[in-house]
Amino acid sequence: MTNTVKPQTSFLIEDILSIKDSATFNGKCCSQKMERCLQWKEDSGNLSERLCPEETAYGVQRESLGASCTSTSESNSFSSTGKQKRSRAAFTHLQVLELEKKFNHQKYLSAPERAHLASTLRLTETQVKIWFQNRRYKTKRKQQTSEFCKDMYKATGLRDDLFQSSLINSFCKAYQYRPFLWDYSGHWPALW
DNA sequence: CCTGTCAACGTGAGCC
DNA sequence: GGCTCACGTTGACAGG
Repeated sequence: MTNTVKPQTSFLIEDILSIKDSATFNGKCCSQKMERCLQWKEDSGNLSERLCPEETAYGVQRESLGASCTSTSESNSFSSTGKQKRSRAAFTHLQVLELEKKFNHQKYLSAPERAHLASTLRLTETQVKIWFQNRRYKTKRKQQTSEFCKDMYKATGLRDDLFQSSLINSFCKAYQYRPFLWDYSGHWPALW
């Protein structure tokens, strides 16, 4: 592939670039820990080498940059039925941080850039590629959701404080990552 | 146990 | 044909 991959949804890029969500790590289980980690690392003044205390409590023994399992092939095992179990690497906070930083700077990586980032973070190129694919899709879903909720806010005509406590707002928050639940042929689900 | 998150995977399409 | 893309799904995992 060439260095300049033309995205099929180029209209999104400018939209996305305006979103500053570098602090959003999209995991309720680790977002607060992440913030504390980042704060701790900033305070400690050495972002690239040290582990914050929370990281060791996060569940997996890790090196400063290594994911819990750095590639699928390394960590695959077999279930009792003889089927190969799919592994799911848990990237370290630091890896995610660096990926997010790069993503905020550019949404698409060229092959050399991807290779460089992968070696820097001790990930495979495939992992970096998949991470960027997933990240773009996630950003798009979030954007679609927020636009949908904005439209609903306008459509309801509720005062802001009423909307904040409304069922619609709860729905928007609850299904932040699952727009297909309501985007089914453009109609509201049965509960509406 | 149920639910949400997310890396990995599958699919179909476009580009060279 | 090989690569990457968007998009949707799967399965492991953690938290409530």
